[in-house]
Amino acid sequence: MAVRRARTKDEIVAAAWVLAREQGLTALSLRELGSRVGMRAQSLYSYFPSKHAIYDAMFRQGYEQYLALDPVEIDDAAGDAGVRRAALDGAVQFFDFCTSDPVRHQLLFQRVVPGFEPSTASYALALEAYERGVGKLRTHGITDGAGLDLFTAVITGLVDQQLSNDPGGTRWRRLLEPAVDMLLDHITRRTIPS
Amino acid sequence: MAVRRARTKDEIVAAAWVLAREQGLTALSLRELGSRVGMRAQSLYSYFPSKHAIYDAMFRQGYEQYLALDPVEIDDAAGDAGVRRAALDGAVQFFDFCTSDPVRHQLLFQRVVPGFEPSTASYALALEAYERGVGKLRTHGITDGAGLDLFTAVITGLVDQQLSNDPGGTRWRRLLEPAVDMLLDHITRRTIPS
DNA sequence: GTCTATAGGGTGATAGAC
DNA sequence: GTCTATCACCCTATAGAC
Repeated sequence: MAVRRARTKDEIVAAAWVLAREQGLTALSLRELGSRVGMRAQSLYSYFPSKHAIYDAMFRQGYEQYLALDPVEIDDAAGDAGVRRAALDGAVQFFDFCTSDPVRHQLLFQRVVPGFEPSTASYALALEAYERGVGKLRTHGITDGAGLDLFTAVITGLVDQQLSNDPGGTRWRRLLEPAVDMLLDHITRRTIPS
Repeated sequence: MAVRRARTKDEIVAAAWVLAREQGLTALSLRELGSRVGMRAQSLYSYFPSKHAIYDAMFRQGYEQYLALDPVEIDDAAGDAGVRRAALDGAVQFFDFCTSDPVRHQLLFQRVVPGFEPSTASYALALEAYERGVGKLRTHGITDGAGLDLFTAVITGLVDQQLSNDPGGTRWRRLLEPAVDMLLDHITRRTIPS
């Protein structure tokens, strides 16, 4: 039955996440992974054609998890303040998604596994996630490409600093609100020239 | 002779960088590394007590390379514009340092090698590099801790986006100047409240 | 679909001869 | 300081029995 097969694949991917979090993403091994799901390593090949295919399933699942989060609401009646609020909510959601699982962050956003590149199908999900992140800004008057690039860079920068220098803390998370304010001030050019 | 020994160690570390750039940082192997310097893998243990010690030497060397760059000059007579200019110069220098060697960036700034943590001696260099990066800002009136954290986050964010999404290009490098302006505007509170 | 067996490697690390 | 030999594993992947 195809359902049973899909369930086993899910179980394998779930065990792969656990293992990757325990030993490191690049230290994942098929022997250990097989034993976690009660199989020999070789039997995993009935479910995935290669180790990279398992990484790809993890990559896909990571983006699916992000896309499954509740979309932030935007209060159109509140005008600029509504956009500002929505931008902050979206940034917080993304920040927490990233920092709550450093290994997932490594797989999804850093090129860490030698030789691994996501399949085009999985990469399409990554693009969809990006659209979700900045699309709302774009439909609310923030159309400047450089501004959007700056926005994504600032939020991911806060994530990276938090993970690298204060894992589990809030030193950079606290800066999300001033950062979003700063970005929107800048993008909408409400700054006094010197 | 101790000099000869140090030279051999340098040669090993140099070969390790080449190998890591070719195969990926986590794919580094002692056998291959040994053969690159005309040795068996086992002989490397005369120079380094473990593989992690080699990573540590690379880590140290990476920060030494950064610290060996010419310090940016600051034109005190130019006042705010001088600080602004120096901040941008420093940011560009750091950005180019990071993006010119993605593997070095991985080792120095991301936790990618399972089980590797820099020695306290090497980590002290990392702190020194941080001081170099933000110390000038601090001595020129930008003392706000959150402001400095935001500064580092934005610059590293631009680096990460450049490396992840446009390696070899300039899509995020171009944003350094507006980003530094935005940051200094924000930190020195020259923004119109909404 | 899972197994055993195996190919054809590879890994970091240690002991001891020279 | 480098070597050979070796330990004690590990690895991904394939073939073929059941």
